[in-house]
Amino acid sequence: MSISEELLSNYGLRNTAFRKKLLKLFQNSESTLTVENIKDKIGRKNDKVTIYRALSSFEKSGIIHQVPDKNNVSRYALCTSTCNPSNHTHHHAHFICDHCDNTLCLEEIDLPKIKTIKGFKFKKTELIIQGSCPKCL
Amino acid sequence: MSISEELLSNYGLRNTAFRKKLLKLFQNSESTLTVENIKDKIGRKNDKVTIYRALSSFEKSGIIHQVPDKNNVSRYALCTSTCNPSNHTHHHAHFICDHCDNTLCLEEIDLPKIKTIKGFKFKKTELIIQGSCPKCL
DNA sequence: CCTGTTAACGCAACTGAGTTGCAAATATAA
DNA sequence: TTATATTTGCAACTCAGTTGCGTTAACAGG
Repeated sequence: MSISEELLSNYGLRNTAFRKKLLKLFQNSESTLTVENIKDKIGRKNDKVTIYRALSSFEKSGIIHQVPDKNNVSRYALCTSTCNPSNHTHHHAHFICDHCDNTLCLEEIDLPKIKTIKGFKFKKTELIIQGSCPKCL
Repeated sequence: MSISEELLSNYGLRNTAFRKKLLKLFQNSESTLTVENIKDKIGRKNDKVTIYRALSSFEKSGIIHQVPDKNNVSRYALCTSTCNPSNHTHHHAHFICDHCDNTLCLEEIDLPKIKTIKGFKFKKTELIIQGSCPKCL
């Protein structure tokens, strides 16, 4: 049983050819993936609905996380820490390149500790940094 | 000349009835506004294209800024500091309520200073906090 | 190894945010 | 008052993402 197969069955997901391929794609990607990226790399044989549903079930399980993006398009990346359906928080920042839209997780940069404001309850923090990536600099 | 009229002409924008109304709406709003919010409050007489174009020209001028949102819908809020077309940065965090989607600027929370990572150039930072707002707590 | 159950897939049709092109209206400067 | 450039409104479009539904296939229990 491969790592991706094990990961899938650990989360109660079925080992279909498509989902194994999708998971491997994430494992081999350095930056985040959009649905378009996935279509390009996996081939156009699979319907977009299948991709969307696989992504949302991966996300619910805690295998991948949604990464913020400036263009109203969703991006996804593998969770590095051990996430699960009930605990799905990430303690790293995300970087978006202004030029090539390349978007990646910056594990090196921790999220700041925020003091709660009276009347609010803070649950999750997201730190997004925009600028130029090494390729575009 | 009212404050909103002055603001518009300062930025080289025309004092049309619609734009004055839109600007006043922002000035009287505590939280951020989506295009839907604007339609609701201004009435459905104006075309959505007009709203989108006004928003984007306000944003370019530095009158309002785009506020991140989780649902792939744009939100806008008045700039508090003196922004202009060439300098449009904000040093506050943004808060999104998980329950009612209410989204607001948290002037009390400054953005953290981030050390640049080798190979990157950082230009802009966005800090988004999710949780429960006073109304939903 | 079979078989029933349930997850996953694929297609078509839809929704909703935002955009583009163009002609008509109107604010402003000369 | 008029010329010009901005703004408006309409129609038609694009593109991401969703929903419904019938079919296929994974896998657990016998």
